[in-house]
Amino acid sequence: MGTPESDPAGGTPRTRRAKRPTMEDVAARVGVSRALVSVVFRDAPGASRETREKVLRAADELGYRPDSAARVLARSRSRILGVMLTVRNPFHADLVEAIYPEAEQVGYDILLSAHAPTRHSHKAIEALLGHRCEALILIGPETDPAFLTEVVRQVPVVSVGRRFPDTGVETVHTAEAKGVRQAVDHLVALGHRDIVHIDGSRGAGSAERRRGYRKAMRGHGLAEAARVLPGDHTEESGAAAARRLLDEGTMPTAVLAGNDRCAIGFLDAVSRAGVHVPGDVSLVGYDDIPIARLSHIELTTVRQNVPRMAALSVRTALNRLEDPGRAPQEAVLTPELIVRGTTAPPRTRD
Amino acid sequence: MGTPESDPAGGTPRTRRAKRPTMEDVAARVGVSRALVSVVFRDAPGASRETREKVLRAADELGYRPDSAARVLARSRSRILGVMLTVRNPFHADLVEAIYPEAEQVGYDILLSAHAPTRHSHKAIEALLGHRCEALILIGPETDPAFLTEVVRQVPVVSVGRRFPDTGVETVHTAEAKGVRQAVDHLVALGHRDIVHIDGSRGAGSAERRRGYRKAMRGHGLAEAARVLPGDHTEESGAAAARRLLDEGTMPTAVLAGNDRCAIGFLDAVSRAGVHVPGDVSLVGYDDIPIARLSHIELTTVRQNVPRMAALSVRTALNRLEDPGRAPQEAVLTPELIVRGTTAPPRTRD
DNA sequence: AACGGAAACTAGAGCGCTCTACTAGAGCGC
DNA sequence: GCGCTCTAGTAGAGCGCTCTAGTTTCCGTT
Repeated sequence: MGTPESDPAGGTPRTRRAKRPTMEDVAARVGVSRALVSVVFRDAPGASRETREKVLRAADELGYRPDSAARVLARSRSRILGVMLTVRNPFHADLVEAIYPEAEQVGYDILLSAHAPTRHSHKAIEALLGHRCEALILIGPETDPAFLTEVVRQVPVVSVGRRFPDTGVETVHTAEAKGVRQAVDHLVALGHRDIVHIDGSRGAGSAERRRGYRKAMRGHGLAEAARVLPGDHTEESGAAAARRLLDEGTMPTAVLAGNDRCAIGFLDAVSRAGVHVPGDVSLVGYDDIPIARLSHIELTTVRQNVPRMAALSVRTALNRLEDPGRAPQEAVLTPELIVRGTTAPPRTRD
Repeated sequence: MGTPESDPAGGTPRTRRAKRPTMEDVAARVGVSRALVSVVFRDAPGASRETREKVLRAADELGYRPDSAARVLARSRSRILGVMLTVRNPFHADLVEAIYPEAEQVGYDILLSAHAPTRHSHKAIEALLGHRCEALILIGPETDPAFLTEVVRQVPVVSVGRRFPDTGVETVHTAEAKGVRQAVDHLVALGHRDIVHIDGSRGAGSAERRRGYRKAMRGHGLAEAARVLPGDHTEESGAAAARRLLDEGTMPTAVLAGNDRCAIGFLDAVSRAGVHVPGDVSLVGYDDIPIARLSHIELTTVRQNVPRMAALSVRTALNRLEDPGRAPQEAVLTPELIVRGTTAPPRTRD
């Protein structure tokens, strides 16, 4: 017959992968019940120190690893948080990185699902739902509100950076208007009056940034000077805006970009045209993505509080889970202007 | 008592989320067995057209969605491919986007796991293993080979962009040396002789790129002229290299960056210093990330065949799954030089 | 009318866990 | 010696699905 013990390690050496060991195998090896092994792996009370060690050792020898699928199925709660992101977006990447430790701290696993040109956000969300996520955190979702309304019926949904009024979706976002106001105040304090805003069109937060810009300009008696250029949240649109201003000869003394990527596109395009930042034109971005900090960019920008956004997203989801009856929350974070090297007083024209 | 039917929709309206419906519920509603509903959802033969429609309709009305955990548990094969990526890396994002449709085509689901400063790659891999992935695709993994050797015992592993000799890990990567040679040939053909390479240090593929560069220079009788500057695969290192060349007054006529991000950092730093690309110095990147194509960058670069890499990663994993006995494969793809706007003949010095 | 066979459908045993309810035995006060 | 509590451990019923091995139905044949 052969000893059962010799099986997992040896098996048919490399031709057939050994069947993965289960709790049963670990239990048999130690000579205890399966339930006790479960206790040990869940770190639940009810096993002696000695037993714990024996079980853990046996598991290690066998190469045992708990099966998430079985675990999720057996548990009433999955302890999984689903996170949807646009995989290309560096700001999203920042958030995801911050969400991982946050979730771990409260004992939740994270399941990632990518939204991409090749993968509709509906599909990304369905996948998360199929995996029994207890709650969803959607980063800057460009999703149909009607669809979200459906999803909210099944599971708490937190949207980061974009509001979905009257859908039951919880929101964590930055006080965009406040950030823009700080930027405009800073530019005006430096002496700028001709400040152009490159719009973010349908990008997360851009409607509020646009409104905030207009309001801030008005606040400084600069309503007449306010100018909004079409654009979006990509480098390309910043470059396009730069070219347009260059071609039309209507370059202002300062530009407030829709986000950092847009700002960087702008910066690049004007630099190559021999226009200096901040000598000829000052520039402010939005988000403070890692690249903005780089020595050769040194972008003055409005920082969103990423660690706090991550923490709040997780918290909000959990709160809703604990109290499903409560009204959807909207957490608004205060942004912070980070002054770096792309802003300076305007060149005096004489 | 109450009719069971009124439960799912109504329940306790908003205070308590309705328990999610199961196959049993759908079966009961249609008046068939659970097994038949399973058949319909698996798209397996054995159900009449009429029944399929009824089942699908009932499922829709109930808001039924198959439970992945239960499905995975019940199935002998999970039909899940685990993908590890560095969430910040745009090249990784490209690959992931290409992998999704590829996996879908062969009936596999994708599970993403992020490697990040806050999350060790071991942890990312463990998570995938716990979810019973049939095979792993690791994108540019910076993982300990000894650890991977262990993992390979349990499941096929495909590494994209980085080789792990003698570990049993399958590899899909680009013929780096070939790409670099094309770049050098191009520059030499333009008349360049003073071509500097900014190194990628431990980044995926950089050792081969460095060797390829030296060899290509030698091939043109330029062994003496070969110069390798320290760097890595970030914008910052490109900018640092630029500053160094600027400061030392040793700016060559052409630069071959370790990758596109590095090239962009270089481009930005020299542009701001008033040095023109390609007028004063030509520049070639590597990867052809989306940003390289932008109108204001127009980076000449070596394109890695992303769609093909994605397809091959999936294929290689499946092949190994079908024939676990075969030796680990190494798929080498041919890169392609994309000539854009950052290369030109050197300025004639007179 | 009886038969054969394909198509449509069902029963029920798992998959690998968790969790509730239970038992055994040790320690302890009176 | 009795009941009591506490800790360590076990039994076994699910969780929601898949899949094998049937069973039933409904044809067209002869």
